[in-house]
Amino acid sequence: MAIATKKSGRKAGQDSEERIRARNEAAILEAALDLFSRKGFDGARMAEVAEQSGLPKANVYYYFPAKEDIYRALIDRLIASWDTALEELQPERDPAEAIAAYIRAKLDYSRGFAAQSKLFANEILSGAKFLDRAGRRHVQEATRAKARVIEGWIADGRMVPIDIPHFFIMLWSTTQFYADFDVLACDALETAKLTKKDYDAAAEAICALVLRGCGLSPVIQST
Amino acid sequence: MAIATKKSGRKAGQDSEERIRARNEAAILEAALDLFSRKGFDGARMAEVAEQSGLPKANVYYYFPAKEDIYRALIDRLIASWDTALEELQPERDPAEAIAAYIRAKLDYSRGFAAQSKLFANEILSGAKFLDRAGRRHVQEATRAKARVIEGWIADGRMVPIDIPHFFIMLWSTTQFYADFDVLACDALETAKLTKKDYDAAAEAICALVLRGCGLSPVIQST
DNA sequence: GTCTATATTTTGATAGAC
DNA sequence: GTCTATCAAAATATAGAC
Repeated sequence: MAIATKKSGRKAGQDSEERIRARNEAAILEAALDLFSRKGFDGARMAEVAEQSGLPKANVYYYFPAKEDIYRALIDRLIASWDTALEELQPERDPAEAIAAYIRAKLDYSRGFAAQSKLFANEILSGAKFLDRAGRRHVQEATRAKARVIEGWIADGRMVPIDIPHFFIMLWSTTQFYADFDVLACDALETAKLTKKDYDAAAEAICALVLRGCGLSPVIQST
Repeated sequence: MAIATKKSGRKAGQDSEERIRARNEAAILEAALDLFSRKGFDGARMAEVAEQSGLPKANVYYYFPAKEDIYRALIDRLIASWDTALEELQPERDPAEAIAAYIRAKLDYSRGFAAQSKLFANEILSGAKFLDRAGRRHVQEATRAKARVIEGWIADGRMVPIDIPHFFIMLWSTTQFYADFDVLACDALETAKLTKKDYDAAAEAICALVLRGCGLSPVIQST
């Protein structure tokens, strides 16, 4: 049976089969992201994914042949957004301003995409068995490129010499902490739930310490 | 049947029932720590725990009535060691020296007790459902007490004013990162496995940045 | 593409002999 | 205290009608 050229026979306004597919896949991925990020791969149940995406379980399997396929699809998406914040580190920018912008961008990601962040943390913590070589190399290359930017700033005497890989680790760990270990952050900040104010305070505190630590004076917050 | 006073009738050298119990429980907890830390609560299988501890599965259930009991026993142990490093922060010490010692103690813990660290990370990431109020309050109180030490240093003009809760978060996240997200750390440092040298470099880099960030000059490494 | 009913496998937990 | 055989409850995945 010819299934390839079916779409063109549809009227506008009516849901084409591709639109249905897109919508259902999106609903499944959204539900799965929430569940996997909160309960991990093994803890999340396919029945829950189905319920939360508003589809019968069999339909979920119609779109994704196995639980693992949903998880993989989510992991693949993560890689794309992981290094977005790195774009802030442009060689022609003022180092203090660029690093501060990077820290704020990472914290914005933590706050706005906490589920993605947790999913990523879970995957890494479990040994990164699904994050393939390609994805990890991508992260590695992106980081290496930006390490050269910082090297340049140091060579130009615009900031104190630092250990760049460990510097990146400090920034990653600190900014991700608020999303991944929000429970601990809440305890430390003596609050029930992290608010925008808490994230702003975090940005200020991290920028202050890091910039001073790099021999750069703190800049005024831009937003 | 009187089971209470059975132990005293044994000869020395022979395994008493209590020694057997102690040995088996230890074997189970050791295996469980390894498995739970790598695979999480749901990912670890009781059959694996049994195999890895060298006991038949039924014996594991003889000592621990349920999977959850093993997990709880491990979590309870964690709390005890969590705040050990905080002891380095004594008010009469030199702030730079004390903070550097704290960072090194935390990194030593990361390196020497990576499984415990990962188990803790996994538990927090999953919403801290087993870590009870008592445990969390314990951590909170210990941290609060040490926050006052730092407050004192700031009041005495011995270090620049900083946001103390966020400062603790920075130290926790950075030092734990090497144990919890070792896969990422390896990628960043372009190595296959973290060595003592890597941890020493981490200590140096973190101390340099943090101490300078606090307005304290770096101290010479003590070990 | 949708959905009910069901198959299959896994796995936490137990019975009961030694 | 030890251990084999087994249960019962999930949970992943599929069959097959619509």
